[in-house]
Amino acid sequence: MSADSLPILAPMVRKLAARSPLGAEERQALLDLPCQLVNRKPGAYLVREGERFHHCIVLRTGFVHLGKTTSTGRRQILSIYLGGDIVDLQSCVLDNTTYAVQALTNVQAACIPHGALMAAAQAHSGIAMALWRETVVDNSIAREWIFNVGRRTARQRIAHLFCEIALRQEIAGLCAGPVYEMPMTQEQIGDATGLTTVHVNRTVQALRTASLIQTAGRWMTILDWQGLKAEADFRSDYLHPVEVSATKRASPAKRILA
Amino acid sequence: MSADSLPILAPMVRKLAARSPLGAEERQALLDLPCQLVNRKPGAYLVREGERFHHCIVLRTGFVHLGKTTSTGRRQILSIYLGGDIVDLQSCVLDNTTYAVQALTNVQAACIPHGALMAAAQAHSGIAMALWRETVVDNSIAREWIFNVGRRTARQRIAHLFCEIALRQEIAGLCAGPVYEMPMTQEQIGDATGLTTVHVNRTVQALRTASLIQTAGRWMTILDWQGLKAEADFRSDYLHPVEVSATKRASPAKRILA
DNA sequence: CGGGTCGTTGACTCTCATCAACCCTCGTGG
DNA sequence: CCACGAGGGTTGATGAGAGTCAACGACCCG
Repeated sequence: MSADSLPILAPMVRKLAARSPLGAEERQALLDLPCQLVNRKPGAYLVREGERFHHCIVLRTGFVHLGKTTSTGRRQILSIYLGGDIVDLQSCVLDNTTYAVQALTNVQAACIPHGALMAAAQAHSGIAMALWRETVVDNSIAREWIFNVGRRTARQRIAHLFCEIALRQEIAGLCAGPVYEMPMTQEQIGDATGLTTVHVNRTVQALRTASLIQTAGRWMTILDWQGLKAEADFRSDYLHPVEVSATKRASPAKRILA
Repeated sequence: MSADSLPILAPMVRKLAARSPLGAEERQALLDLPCQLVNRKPGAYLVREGERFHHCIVLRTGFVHLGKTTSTGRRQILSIYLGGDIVDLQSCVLDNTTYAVQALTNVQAACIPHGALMAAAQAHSGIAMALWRETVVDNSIAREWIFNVGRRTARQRIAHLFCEIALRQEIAGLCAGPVYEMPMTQEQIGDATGLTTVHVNRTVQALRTASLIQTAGRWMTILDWQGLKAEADFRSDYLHPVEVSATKRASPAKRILA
């Protein structure tokens, strides 16, 4: 299989390079980072809240989320990551973890020791800048989530989440057609949007009857992208989108969402 | 006045150095950064949404917030900053601004050209790490805010905001006694917590009658820190708190909140 | 003295939470 | 092959928390 012949960290390097200029030497340094593959099943923890974990997690396949729980047991999902993303970048520079990382789907991830990554960042300023830049994009997404749960209706929040997940998959070159993987249960959608399962259910039904989306198991079709975007007040600029697949595909990427 | 004899950027350097190891040379490089002082009145913009701004903003005195507005005009405050904080660090590494920076109070700030700051970061890996680390702390705070608006009641949200503002002032060494500056109007508190002015008003009253806080104009006294913390489910670890004033004060800092 | 900003209050509405079932599908084991 | 249980989705009834609208009061400043 061609995927196996590629270096493990190639997708990560491609993603970083899409946003940041990296010299050949810097790319190689990243590809040469030591790492260890791990597999997780849905629901399994990669990092627990408060745990000290001395590795960065680079996702190869699947989806994970980052979440936190109140003392009374209410859960909030703070962000989600998909293939190629660096999940736990913050742990490199701060030692105490204030949230948990959990698999949403079956997941394969590479764990890079902090020391190795930090050494690479110290040796190559281009790498340091690239990692910093990823952190800033993460930040931008987190802020949009504040906005989402703070000032939008249930319908808008859910529509917005769907837009984000679809567009991020498309940008990362992870989906072929107009069908997107929706890796979350309705309960998890509620945890991400600050709503209850019941209300998520009714709202998703409303989006379906409005012919905006169509769902089949974990797969979702966006029937009316412009309509969904309009409902959600979705503006993609906060994702600071850059086509990752451009370096991979011979032909220009066929984007469906715009 | 002794404040004027200090280099303009000294508070920023002290704040960075509290969390990150910085050599003497690196500190000096930061202090030597070119900058330009600006003053703003409450409500004035420092950066507008979508504007390209080629300077980082380092706050000297006063409070600012970072905010965003829906197409229908609903505002959400995404984070607030106080004296010594670097406000617009993200703009160094990403060119398009997705939110506005506005003064909450009278503000004095120093603007550092991106180029100069980036050059310092490239030349000194310690500076690059320190800036990255600040971005990560920012990120951690943003995630706590998602949690706050997503999963807490009005009373908890507001109590949590009060805890954060008080503790951040105390950590930065900005307040002398048990009285804290509360730089936001009730409308702005609503914008930060995803609530309406009216509801904020009633909730603040409830906190007052519960003898948790006391307010007088822009000044707030926390009467029962443990009680307020408990109400808010406030855990300070997300701020990654480090005493800034320790390097400044001869005697150990007198912390009131813990 | 007027005008603006900010805080306060009351009455009413509506979104969303809560509680409690029930259904369907799928994987597992007897 | 069927029984069983678990997870996820669906439904209905009810209620609470927060929004909306509208007005008024307190205070500051020119």
